[in-house]
Amino acid sequence: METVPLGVRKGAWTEEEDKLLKKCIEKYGEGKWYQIPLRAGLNRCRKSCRLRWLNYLRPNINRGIFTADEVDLIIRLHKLLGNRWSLIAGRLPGRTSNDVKNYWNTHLQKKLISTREEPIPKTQKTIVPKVTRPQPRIFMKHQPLLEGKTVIADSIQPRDVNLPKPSPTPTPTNNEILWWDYKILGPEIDDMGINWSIDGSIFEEPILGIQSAGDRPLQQNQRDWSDTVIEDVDLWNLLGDD
DNA sequence: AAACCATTCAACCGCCGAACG
DNA sequence: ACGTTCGGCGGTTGAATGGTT
Repeated sequence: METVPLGVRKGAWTEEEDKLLKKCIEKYGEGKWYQIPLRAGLNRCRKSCRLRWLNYLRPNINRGIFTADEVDLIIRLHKLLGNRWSLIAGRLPGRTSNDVKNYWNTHLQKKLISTREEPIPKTQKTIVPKVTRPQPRIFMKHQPLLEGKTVIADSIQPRDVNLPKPSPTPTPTNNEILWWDYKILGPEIDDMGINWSIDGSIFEEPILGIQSAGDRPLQQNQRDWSDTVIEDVDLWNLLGDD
């Protein structure tokens, strides 16, 4: 069983703790969270360290107010994905899942309930999704993201997505996210400040299925998202209702 | 000025799946 | 097959802050 060391600090982080954590992660990198408290000399549990880093200390976090475009995107993605905050946040550059969740709970939930019978106000620039349903297709083997993965085409079964039950679905990498963003939202995601040339490789065509065959562990920041693919594919039906 | 109420959001909690021995 | 550890997730809490009376 997982145990939390006795006497670990809880509550708000001090500036000193932030410095130690930041320094440690800059030195050793993200990951190996169980080693971070020791390495950083922090009397905190690994989860607390991870959360502090991801939600507050990580560079490029956007702590500004949510723009109309972001709000619009959150609403649409929530309709699509349910309370899968990490997936939604993954499509909002600089936003954390905690931020998105908090924003939803404090701002949007009430708003949507109160306007349940009314359409979303059109005062904001509304992004109309151009829905392109994925066609059966396999990945090109040479894609860096697929190295070491076995591509299978016939093992994908439709799943019920009517219940957006939270599940620890692997989240896609930047390129994977961008690919789906492109397919879901079309070119307007450029308005969100997304840089399409992070490393220059964008998938050209949809996927039917990928399986992480366990040939090789996924690299840091490289996740198996075959589950996401399956669910997203099913979600096209929901999108079609718009 | 003080008391009360509402809102926000950082942080904790408990659970899950993957990996590993 | 089973138990343990780890990373990750969504739900929830509670302190801090702001607004109202």
